[in-house]
Amino acid sequence: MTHANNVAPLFRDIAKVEHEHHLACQSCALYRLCLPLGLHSDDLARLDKIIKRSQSLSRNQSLFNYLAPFKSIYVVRSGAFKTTISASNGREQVTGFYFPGEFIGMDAIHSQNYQSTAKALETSSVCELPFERLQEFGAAMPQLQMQMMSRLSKELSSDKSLMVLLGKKTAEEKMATFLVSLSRRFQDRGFSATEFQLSMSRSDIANHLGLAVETVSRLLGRLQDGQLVHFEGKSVTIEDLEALQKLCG
Amino acid sequence: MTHANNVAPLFRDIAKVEHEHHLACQSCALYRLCLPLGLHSDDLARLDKIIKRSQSLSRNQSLFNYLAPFKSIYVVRSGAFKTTISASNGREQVTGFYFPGEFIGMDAIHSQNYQSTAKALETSSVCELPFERLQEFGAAMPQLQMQMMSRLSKELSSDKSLMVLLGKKTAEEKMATFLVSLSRRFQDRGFSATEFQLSMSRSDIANHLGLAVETVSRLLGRLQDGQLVHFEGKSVTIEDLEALQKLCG
DNA sequence: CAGGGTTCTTGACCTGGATCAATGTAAACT
DNA sequence: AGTTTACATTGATCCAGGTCAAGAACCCTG
Repeated sequence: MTHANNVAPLFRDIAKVEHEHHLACQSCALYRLCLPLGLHSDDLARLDKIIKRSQSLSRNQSLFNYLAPFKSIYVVRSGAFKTTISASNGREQVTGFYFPGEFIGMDAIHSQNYQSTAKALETSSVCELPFERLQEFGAAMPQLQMQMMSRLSKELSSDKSLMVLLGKKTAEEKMATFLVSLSRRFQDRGFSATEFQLSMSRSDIANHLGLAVETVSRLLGRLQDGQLVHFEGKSVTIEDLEALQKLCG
Repeated sequence: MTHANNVAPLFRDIAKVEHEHHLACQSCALYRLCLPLGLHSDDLARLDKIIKRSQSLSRNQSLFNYLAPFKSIYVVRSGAFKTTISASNGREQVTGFYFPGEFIGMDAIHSQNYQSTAKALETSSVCELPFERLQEFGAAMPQLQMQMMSRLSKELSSDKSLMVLLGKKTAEEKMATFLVSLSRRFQDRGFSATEFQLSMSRSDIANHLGLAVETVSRLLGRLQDGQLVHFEGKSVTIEDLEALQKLCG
């Protein structure tokens, strides 16, 4: 930005931009799910200014790579992402799928390097929150800090649930749990709980659940035969959500 | 505590108590690993005052139970803990083991209810950090907030590693990873990296790693036959840490 | 230190889901 | 249109690790 130039018309332009900017978070469809929730409007305006908005990524493009230096936390704005960690032999674990309003990269705060690789599953966009700037606000906006911790805590608790899934559940329970969790998350975002698109491949699902692709394919077939769900390529219709919930274990 | 009584000798007693209190965190053997690290000494004194210290628990006693209302985060002072979550059919997953300097209960910040049950594995003590009081300090001590986030982030990243373990590793790799991780954590705490006690039962280990007790027993036997480690009941001697690390995958 | 419980080890057997293999489908590029 | 390459389904076979069973070693507590 160039030096301010004190002629009246320019001032008004700046004011207008500021105002539109101020609205960006408030008018966002994800506001209800997002970080700024509960901030005072002047705090929100300050936060708004440091957010780098609407960076767009196409399918398979990386948002960041494993061990890259940590600079920002990202919030999914549209589309979907997966994060992966690799063990040896090129084995990879899909550690999570991320949908609009969800945060990516928080596990890098401690080590200051991203601990996973994040890839877009389809054309997607994110809001970037430069972490240093966020910290500068810390003292002035304790609610913001609290929101951040709450987010971290939420991911922690869903990771623990995933441990139960990976460690204790059968293939069928895993599959049912996955579908119910997707349904829940779509509903939270104002979409249908019973009809949605799977943006990830069968092999991503299998990997995430600790199963083989073939097993996922068979399980989906079985659930379809049992009239619990209907698949048509990537699109899913849940026909008996209650029954599916009972299968979760 | 009774009302202050302004005679000189009592004053001196109070001053002395305050001073000792001030030292409690600084003189703690775990200071280097703990939350107050990096705080200014006056901030430290304030933090010191809200910490409820040295609560003692005996073997199998619960620190908190699943779904109990969240009030405090705990730091292990001595001994060891495990946390568990239950699926249906009474199946339980041991989600973590916690040693001195490590934090328990952070996954409850979001939901305001503990998301797991924490039990002492041996006679243990904790420092209790009442979360509301901690929050009150937030604005005044941004470093403290930052430390908290860093802690949360660290647990997040170790949970992701556990996902790789549960989802992708073989029984042998799991076992090796577990032993190496214990070794590392004991070393960080100033203990021997090669000789330590397993405070948890075989069945807790098995459960945590997503294995059957019998498999753990066989694996430990096999590692012992291969001269990598030596077991004598609960005590372990790692004889070839490097080889063990190679087995982690 | 006897005895009743719990935890640990070891062996024999079994199975859920992995792996291998072959074919089907469908999007992406000539 | 046809060709390539990736993804998905289905069947046949296999095996790592689970389950069952039976002792052995280790507690506790009286």
